[in-house]
Amino acid sequence: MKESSLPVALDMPRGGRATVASLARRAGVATSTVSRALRNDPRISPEMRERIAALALEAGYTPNVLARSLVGGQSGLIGLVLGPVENPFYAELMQKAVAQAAARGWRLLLLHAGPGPIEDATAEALLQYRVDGCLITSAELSSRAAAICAANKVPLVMINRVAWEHGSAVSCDNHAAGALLADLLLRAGHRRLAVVSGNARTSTSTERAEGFARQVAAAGLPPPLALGGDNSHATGYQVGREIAAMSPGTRPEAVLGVSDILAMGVMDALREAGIGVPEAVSVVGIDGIGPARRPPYELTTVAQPLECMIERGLDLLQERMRGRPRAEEVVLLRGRLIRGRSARLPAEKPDRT
Amino acid sequence: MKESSLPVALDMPRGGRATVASLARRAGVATSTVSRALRNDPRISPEMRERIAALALEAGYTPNVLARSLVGGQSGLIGLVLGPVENPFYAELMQKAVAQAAARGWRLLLLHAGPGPIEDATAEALLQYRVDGCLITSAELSSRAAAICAANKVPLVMINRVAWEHGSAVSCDNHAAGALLADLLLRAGHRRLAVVSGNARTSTSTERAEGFARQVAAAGLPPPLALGGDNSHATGYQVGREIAAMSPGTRPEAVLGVSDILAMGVMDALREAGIGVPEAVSVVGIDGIGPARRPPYELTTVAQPLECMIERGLDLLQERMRGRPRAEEVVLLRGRLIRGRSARLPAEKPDRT
DNA sequence: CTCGTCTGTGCTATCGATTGCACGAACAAG
DNA sequence: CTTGTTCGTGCAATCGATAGCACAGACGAG
Repeated sequence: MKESSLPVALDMPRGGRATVASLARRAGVATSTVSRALRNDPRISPEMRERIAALALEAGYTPNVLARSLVGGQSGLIGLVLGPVENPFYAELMQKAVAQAAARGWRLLLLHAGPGPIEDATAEALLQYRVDGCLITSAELSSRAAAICAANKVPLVMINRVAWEHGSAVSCDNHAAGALLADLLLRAGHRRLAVVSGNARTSTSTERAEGFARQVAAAGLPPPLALGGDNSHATGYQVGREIAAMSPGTRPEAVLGVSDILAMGVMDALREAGIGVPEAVSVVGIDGIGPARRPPYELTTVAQPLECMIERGLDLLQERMRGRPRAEEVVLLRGRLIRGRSARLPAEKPDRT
Repeated sequence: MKESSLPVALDMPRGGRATVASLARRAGVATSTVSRALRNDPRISPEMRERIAALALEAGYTPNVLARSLVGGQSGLIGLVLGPVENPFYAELMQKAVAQAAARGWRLLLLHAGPGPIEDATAEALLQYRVDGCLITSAELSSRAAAICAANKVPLVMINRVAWEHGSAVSCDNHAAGALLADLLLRAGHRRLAVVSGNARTSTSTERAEGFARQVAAAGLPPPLALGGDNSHATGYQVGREIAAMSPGTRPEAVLGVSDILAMGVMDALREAGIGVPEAVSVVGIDGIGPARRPPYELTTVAQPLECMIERGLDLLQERMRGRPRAEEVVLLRGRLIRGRSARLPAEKPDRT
């Protein structure tokens, strides 16, 4: 009664939360025993294990992962650097990333979401929280974050981006996607083509446009009209108005928006100007985002295999976390064509080889 | 040469990352001195501080926040439980939350994003990582997470939701928003009204519908037609088709989608059916999401003051983290009317009092 | 009856950083 | 010259959990 008045209350550590130590005192055993019992160490007798489990449950014990990380060397955290979520693609990516990471027992530390480069202070957080790995999908200039990761040996995987210098990457085969769409449009008889690009510094945008252009060139046609410059609905819309303003004789007959969001902007502008899509102009995109599949658009597009991309990305991270210093790799996954109603296309292939 | 062969290499701790200890050894001082120097403790002499800072920079030292949290009792982490990001509202919310949290020196632990309730294992992570607080915006059934937070005294704030039992909340004045729109539509001469609701278990949806209905009742009109039941574009679209199928004489003249995403679905269906919006039917929404303001929609809506909501939410968290056991509170912020082109409305108020 | 061999637990160092307290030196006042 | 400050550092405990090693008892074999 001198030093401790409330035996139970004082049994609780600072935060009010039970700890291995408080449980150990209650059970009259050592902390190591508690720790082992809770981790189902076979060396602990079943009775003891049960007793401690019951005590833990009663006390509402939750292990402190921070403390565990300190000794274990693994935080269980994955850093996530996300692009501008105005583009539903990133939102969808995030949703799937959270779910898949959780399924593997990882938590996501959300470091950046939005346009523009990641701030230095934010990139520092990657190191401060000792993330086990990092997923980067941000559009541009995240080379900064990438460099920091590389310099500190944080496993790094870029999704939907190809690495500039460091790290592995998982991406859709953008070149092939562009080529596939060009091929379809050409087979449908379109001759005057246009490409609306996003940010010229992103591999995603340039590769798609390039794949498209190369296929057009292969058909012996003049290069497609190049428009755009920013990956947003607004840009697509503006480009759409420009196209609408052209005379029907010079106007492109088919337009590729290198991302669905661009294509949607183009469609909106064209239709607003009274130009029928797909009657007057065919519009196609790439990404396969949800809104583009819905009624007013029903965009013909090449959908990225998002679920697989994330799965492969996490695989790559895991390999590196386990310390296998394989060469960095770039994984390309093939996209899947979705035939919507935004373009006049040749009939489905007979599929008779 | 006996025990340590590579003095510099062995100076590096396990992870290869510099620590206060490794820096202390290099500088020939105690770890406490290093710690204090790096935290700009005035007791350390300027020369020493400078010397250690230089050493830290050279070694690429980054403090281990996990270790710091252990003694400090604060993790610097905020848990974020997010609703279905198919609704751009949540994506926008997340983007602003990341930015504002970062500005206050907090990082976000992304625990759940998507439809459906949060899993128990996920909610546990809130405790395991010792988050300093939690932001919940998930649509439904996160009472589980809320209960866990409450039981463990984790400060909790719900955004865009009103607390069921525990925690504080920041929300738009949904009732007023519904009433405001009803008033406008009535003043424009609309008489047959309809409401498309979201999930009936979310306060957001019911309050908006109720505010709308009450205003309609106050005008002595029969209650608005109640439709919907799920907060998605698909539901809005389906409802839109039902409305389109009604005869022009019985069809509602104006429709409130309790969220923009619902309203967009309604618009899409109506227009597809050849029913002009706003010529034949006025459509209004609530939320103020980006896509709804763009060309094909230009929805008339009441925008939530998202930036402010998050700011207030973080304020509330901060107060509680600082340990001021004020009563839990609900903060209601007034929304802002955005006049789009999706509804026939009375002319702007002369504003002459 | 004694000597291994297991089994089940306890003791203690450790992870990286922070912090209360002690300690030595320099220096001013008496 | 002694005493009392002030200043700058070091020592060691602490946060919560884990793991290597030691150790006590039970038990079968010789």
